[in-house]
Amino acid sequence: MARPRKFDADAAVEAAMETFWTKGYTATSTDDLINGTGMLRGSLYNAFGSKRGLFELALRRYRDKGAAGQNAIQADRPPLERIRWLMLSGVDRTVADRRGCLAVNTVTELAGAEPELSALARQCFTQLEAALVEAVEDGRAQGEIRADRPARLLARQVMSAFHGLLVQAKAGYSPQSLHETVDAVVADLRV
Amino acid sequence: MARPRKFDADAAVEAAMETFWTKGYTATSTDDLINGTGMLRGSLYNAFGSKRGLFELALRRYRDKGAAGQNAIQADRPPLERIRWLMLSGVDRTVADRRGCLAVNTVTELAGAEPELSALARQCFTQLEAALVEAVEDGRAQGEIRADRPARLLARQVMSAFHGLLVQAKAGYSPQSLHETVDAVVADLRV
DNA sequence: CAAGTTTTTGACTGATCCATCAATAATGGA
DNA sequence: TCCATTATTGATGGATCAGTCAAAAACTTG
Repeated sequence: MARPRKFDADAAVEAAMETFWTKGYTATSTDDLINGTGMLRGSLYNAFGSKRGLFELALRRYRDKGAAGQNAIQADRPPLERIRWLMLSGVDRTVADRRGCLAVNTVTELAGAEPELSALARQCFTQLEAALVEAVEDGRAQGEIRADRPARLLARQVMSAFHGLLVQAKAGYSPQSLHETVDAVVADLRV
Repeated sequence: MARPRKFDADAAVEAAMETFWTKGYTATSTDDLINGTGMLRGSLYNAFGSKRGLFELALRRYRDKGAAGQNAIQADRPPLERIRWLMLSGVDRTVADRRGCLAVNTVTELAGAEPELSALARQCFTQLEAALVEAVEDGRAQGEIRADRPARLLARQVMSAFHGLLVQAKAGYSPQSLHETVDAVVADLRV
């Protein structure tokens, strides 16, 4: 039928996601994307149309991988431990690589100029919120988590604290300080 | 002695701060700064040296104004009310203008590429944290705020929740949802 | 008024930006 | 084998980027 692609489109989107995550949307040049994906200029544009289009694919991928990651949180450990682990792992990763959360980065960078991309990033929040609501309801059923507030409200409290902690981690706060705050947030969920 | 400046340097830095706050550092062009300040290209470079230099001044100004704003929080109302008001006003402003906090935006955009600017933004956090510690200690002295945790830890909890809420606000979460979360965070401070 | 100093002015630079394009190559089906 | 279709390749494009410069202007001091 036609000449087959030499590259793996999935791998290219993944590589682009990493590049955007590291440098941010505006600061990522098409050259950066070429280096990151290993593709040539023309191929990249033939396949993805534009820098914006590729970013959109990368952000969708981040969202979908996040869903997978949040499923892993549905392990068999106690719900409070799962919530604690989610925050600790995110914080520790950010201390290590200084990249934070791609969705948070996208909202803070682009909410003003690119409402559609911001809305896509928001879907990541909605997804995380849903996973947290589920964990809170589990913990409540097990008598581990307080029942005096809607689960969704507790989930939003956790999510806002988490995202704020990622910013602190990116800003260079010490792991010790961050871990203490995580534990305090978790403690406030207890019955 | 010499030809006097036609522009007000303070006002120019202020205008640049607004522009950077609205568009972000990378996405702000020198033309944007020229339009924002009303200065001509050469004058702007003669006065401030570079885009980066002007951003640094703008960020310092943001920090120093924040200090002033946080003093206003030291009003005569009850400490819990002051903390609540701080969060509500920040959240409402962000719902209205979609700009969030310049320090948070700077950290998420530039922590990887510009550690010095990120460190400057972190000073804004340190300052806010100090104001919160003071409010928490006040509230504790008045028997309003729990005493089972270090004031600094409670302050960091509030700050992380606050910054996370600013991200949610920028992402388009409803004022109602945001206000509920603010109230829950405040409630968790009570004895 | 003249000398000395700094600012203003806007044209100019080279680099980099995102994107396009024509030519070539590689495949499957007729 | 030849055609239709799609991908690769890398040169090229105009726009915009941050930053510079020389000339003219506006002030103070002597």
